[in-house]
Amino acid sequence: MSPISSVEFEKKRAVSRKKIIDTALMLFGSNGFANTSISQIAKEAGISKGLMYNYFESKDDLLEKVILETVESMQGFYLEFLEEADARKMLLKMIDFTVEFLKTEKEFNVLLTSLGLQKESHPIIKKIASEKINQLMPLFLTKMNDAGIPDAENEIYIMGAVMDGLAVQYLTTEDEVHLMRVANALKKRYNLGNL
Amino acid sequence: MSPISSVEFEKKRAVSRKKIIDTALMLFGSNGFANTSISQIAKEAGISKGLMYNYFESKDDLLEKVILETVESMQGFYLEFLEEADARKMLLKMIDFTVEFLKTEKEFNVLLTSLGLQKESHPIIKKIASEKINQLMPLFLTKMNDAGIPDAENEIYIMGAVMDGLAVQYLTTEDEVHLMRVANALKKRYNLGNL
Amino acid sequence: MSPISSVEFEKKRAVSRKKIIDTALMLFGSNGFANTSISQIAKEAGISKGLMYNYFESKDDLLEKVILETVESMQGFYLEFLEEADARKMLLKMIDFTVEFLKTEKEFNVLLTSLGLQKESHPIIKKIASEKINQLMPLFLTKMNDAGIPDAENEIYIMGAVMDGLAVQYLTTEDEVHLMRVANALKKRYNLGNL
Amino acid sequence: MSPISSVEFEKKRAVSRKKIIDTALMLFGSNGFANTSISQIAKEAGISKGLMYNYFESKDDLLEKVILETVESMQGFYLEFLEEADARKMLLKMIDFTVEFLKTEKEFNVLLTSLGLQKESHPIIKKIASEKINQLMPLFLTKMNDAGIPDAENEIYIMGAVMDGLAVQYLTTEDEVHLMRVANALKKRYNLGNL
DNA sequence: CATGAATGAGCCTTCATTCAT
DNA sequence: GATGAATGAAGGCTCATTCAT
Repeated sequence: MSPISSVEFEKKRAVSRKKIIDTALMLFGSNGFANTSISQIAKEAGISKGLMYNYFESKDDLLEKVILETVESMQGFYLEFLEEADARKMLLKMIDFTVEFLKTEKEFNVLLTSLGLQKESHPIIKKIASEKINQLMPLFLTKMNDAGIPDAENEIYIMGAVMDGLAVQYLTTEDEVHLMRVANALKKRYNLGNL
Repeated sequence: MSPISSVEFEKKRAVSRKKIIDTALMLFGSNGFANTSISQIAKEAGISKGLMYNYFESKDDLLEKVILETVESMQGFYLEFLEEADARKMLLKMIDFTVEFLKTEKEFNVLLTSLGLQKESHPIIKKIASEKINQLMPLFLTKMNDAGIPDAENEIYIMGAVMDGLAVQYLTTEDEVHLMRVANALKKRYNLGNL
Repeated sequence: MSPISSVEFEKKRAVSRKKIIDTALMLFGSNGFANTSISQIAKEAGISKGLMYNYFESKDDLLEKVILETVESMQGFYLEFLEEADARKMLLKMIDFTVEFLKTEKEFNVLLTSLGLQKESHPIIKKIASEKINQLMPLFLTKMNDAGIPDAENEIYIMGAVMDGLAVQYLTTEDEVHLMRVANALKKRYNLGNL
Repeated sequence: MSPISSVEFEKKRAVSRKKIIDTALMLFGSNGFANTSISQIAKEAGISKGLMYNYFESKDDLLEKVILETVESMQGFYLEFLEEADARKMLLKMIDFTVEFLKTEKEFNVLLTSLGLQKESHPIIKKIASEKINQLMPLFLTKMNDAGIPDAENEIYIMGAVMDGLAVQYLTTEDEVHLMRVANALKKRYNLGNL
């Protein structure tokens, strides 16, 4: 009969919240945002529809939080390959990471790409996209220049396109064999095989 | 007085039909299929809601026809670069074509990509995607092998990814400067500048 | 090139009109008034939708004309058994006629019965129903009294119910065997077998 | 404060559900299924349109449930006259019951009869109709044979038709006087007056 | 904190009816 | 007369959101 401590309350809240976020990510990614209903998420997450609105202001708010928090939860992981000093090793890590990321976080990637394609996409999406360009690109460039890779800027543009192409191809076809084939082609091309 | 000739009816039909298809393509591409209502299409096309159903069986049918007929209308244009005998010239044409295609048919490309990302995408989308892989790839390979380009298969995989990456980047950011930059990087890379 | 004579016009009109009425009766009877569209009738009748409104003011008007003209076209036929002098022979004729009428004019009977059941049924329906009671019943009564049939009034009420029951049972089940069985039971009951 | 108990929810549900079923029966019976809109039912029942779909999957489902549950609610009542050992008493009860049933459950009877007349009537209707024939008829026959009523089979066919005729006449005309007249004629005919 | 009944706007679709030709 | 394109009201249904309990 003793009242549950506020700590325990917080824990329960966190668990429910995460459950909702995870379920929403899965469903948004699989079926699309518009084709996923709040009822469906609630049922799948094992909570009531009303409770959803205790955690999130609206369906749009839920989407925002889903993206924001999923991005955040991958933060450390996401850029770890940047810490690699050797440029070629970094490329290798980036390729391997991207492949892994696509395979394990398919729904998230589908969701992000889909939203990015919409004219009036959420500001968050634009922010995430611009970060990739504005933060990552310069870092790459410096590192590749330092490594004496010729025409580094051009290569980076191409590399960026390749990685995005890799993603959209895999997300569209779910063809893992093709994914690996392209990844290996890249490694060969940049002589990353023996690292 | 005299009854309308069937030719005249046909003409009227063609006009209205085209207006609907064009409007639908634009809106589907801009806002997504699910976020575009029939009312919206009708209003934008300047016709009544009901007329839609005089030409298309359902919203799904409209989507199908939009894609099918847009693809068809680009048919000749679409693969013209394949007729280029010289492999490097072909690459150049392909790049230029892709850039042009992305810029002039933005909505169509957004629509196609979005639909491709959906788990249960329309059969047409799958068909279009598979055609690209199964028909184009072998043709490229032969031509590039003939041209004595080393590691042709690898290059093709990479090229394919680059083109898709180019597309998704442009469709997402609408950044034409970036588009040209990547295109130029590609041309430089494959020494296509002087052709 | 000579203009069609007005007589021929009238003939054509009459043919088209009858075609519409017949088709409408069939469809109204089979699928119900509400479930039959003007388009369906026009297509089935082989004319254009617009032409329909050249012959009938509205769908309701068409219904009215369908009933009115179908009733009319059966008029002579309909009451011919009343002219039979002998009461028992008249009963026999009435039974046989009813059976025949149900089998050959199924749609009409279904339509009429259905409409009769609706609270706000067309005045015509009410008129037809009341005619049956107010005109036929007395005639029967006189004849049966004259024939010395005991308790004639009671018998008439029962007979009326039996005939309507026969109808609704057949129209509901389409079971011809049952129809004949009841008809024969009636004939046996009133000793009409040897006439 | 405290969450609503499931018992209370159940109670609320039952109230709303019944309100819908009752209203639907009334309107379907009065105006016909096709002429009754969900909006109309909702307005009449004092609920919102959407709530309907919280209880019934579709308009068709509602119809099915209306019929099924109305039949069920009359179950005991419905066949009680069969338990009467004496054949003539049974007939008397059946007549009285039918009259009562027609008067108190007019809408239900209208609805059932109307649906039965439709070519593609709901399976439930067919089931109900066939039950009447396949279950009731044999029971009657046995009882009347036991009672030594001559020509029992014929009489039953006639009786069945009479009862159905009684129904359709009353449902069509709403003429209670006529209903009683036919009922009394029947009682006289089978000498049921002194029971 | 939690539930799900209830709402109502908005969606896709049908169809009687009109009208330019 | 004849056609069928065009209209718009209305119908069935879904779903984000609110709220009594």
